[in-house]
Amino acid sequence: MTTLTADDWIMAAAVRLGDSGVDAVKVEPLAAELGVSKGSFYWHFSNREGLLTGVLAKWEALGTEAIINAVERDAVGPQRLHRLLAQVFGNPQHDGIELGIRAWARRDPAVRLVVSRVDARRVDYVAALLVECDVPHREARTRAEFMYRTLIGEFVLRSHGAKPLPSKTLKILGASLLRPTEDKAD
Amino acid sequence: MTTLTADDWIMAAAVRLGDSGVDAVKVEPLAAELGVSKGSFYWHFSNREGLLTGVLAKWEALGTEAIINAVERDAVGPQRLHRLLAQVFGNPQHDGIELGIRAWARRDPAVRLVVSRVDARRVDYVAALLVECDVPHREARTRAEFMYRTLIGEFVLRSHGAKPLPSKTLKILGASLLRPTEDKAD
DNA sequence: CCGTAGACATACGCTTGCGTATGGTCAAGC
DNA sequence: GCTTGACCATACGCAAGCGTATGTCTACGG
Repeated sequence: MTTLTADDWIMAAAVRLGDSGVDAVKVEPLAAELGVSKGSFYWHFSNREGLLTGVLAKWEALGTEAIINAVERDAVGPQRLHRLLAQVFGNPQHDGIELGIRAWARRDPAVRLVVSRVDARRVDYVAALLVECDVPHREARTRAEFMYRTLIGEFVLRSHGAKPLPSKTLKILGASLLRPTEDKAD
Repeated sequence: MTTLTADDWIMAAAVRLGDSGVDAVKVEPLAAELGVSKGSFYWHFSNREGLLTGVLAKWEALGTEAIINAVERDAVGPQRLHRLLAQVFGNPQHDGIELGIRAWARRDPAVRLVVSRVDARRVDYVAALLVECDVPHREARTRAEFMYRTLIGEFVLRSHGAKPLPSKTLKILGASLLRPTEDKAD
């Protein structure tokens, strides 16, 4: 601990990214925060872009699979969906990084590519969960896309200080996602 | 057109805010884009913050009421909800400013206050539309909050290049929002 | 002991951007 | 035709940040 690692820089950068956006991830302020000089930074990274790339890579690697694995481990069948909903809607822990990266993606095609990959992975997983519960493929996809948008919207509003969707509403959401298919009468 | 107005600066700034975030709203680049020098800027505004305040004020004033008025004018009864959904989900025109301001709000309490006001106004309106269609008050609120999150999520994903929710899905969403209340059996 | 590499500090040049000060232009209006 | 005020240009000082160059310290391995 007496000496920093690249990962220390990445995590500190992730916090700033989440709190104030990519442009706020600056080498010298970060160094000051970590109690070192920027000479240290340029030993661990070739430049600022290298740091940002590291943040993005770490987010992609750890942000999604961890939750999926936890859900797969802790529940089975329809309970997996409710577990997932409780998990992702439940703790506002990582909203910042999530939103910071998405704001970043809007102006950097390379980032957008990664974000799209992550989104696809997540929606695919939710759809697979629904299919497991006998929701037809196309319908499962539609509902997953739908649920994912609600989740992202919840991230955003929560980050503005809006009060989170109550767990009662989450249960209704889960039930609605799993409901048997019916005809779509007007 | 031979001479600029404060509004010209505000609109140019709004575009930059939408495309690249608040930190990208810089006086000198803006002046270059508008083909003038920054001497011009500091005549119209006292400083950079004044410009940003103008952008925010304009967004609050024009972003919401315009759509509500259009809906009130062009439709009645349950059709108003569908009209609103088609309107807000339909054109990705102003996603940029919307998201730019929300990213900004996450680090500026004053901005957050305005955004919260706007959010409340919008959700209130949707809830009122639902109540008009005989949805009970509490339920209407829940559904409105829910729908609004879906909308914000759609903004975000659409800004990443995801393909928009198809209009068929929007119709289902509308119907689902207006559906008669039932018991919430597990 | 001594060299070597890892982890940092210091000091520099450079650019970008803010704000200010001051000067110029041009069209009313008396 | 001379002032006045709207609108803009030019020219400064200043600070923040990036990247680089180079120096320093410390812990080993031999």
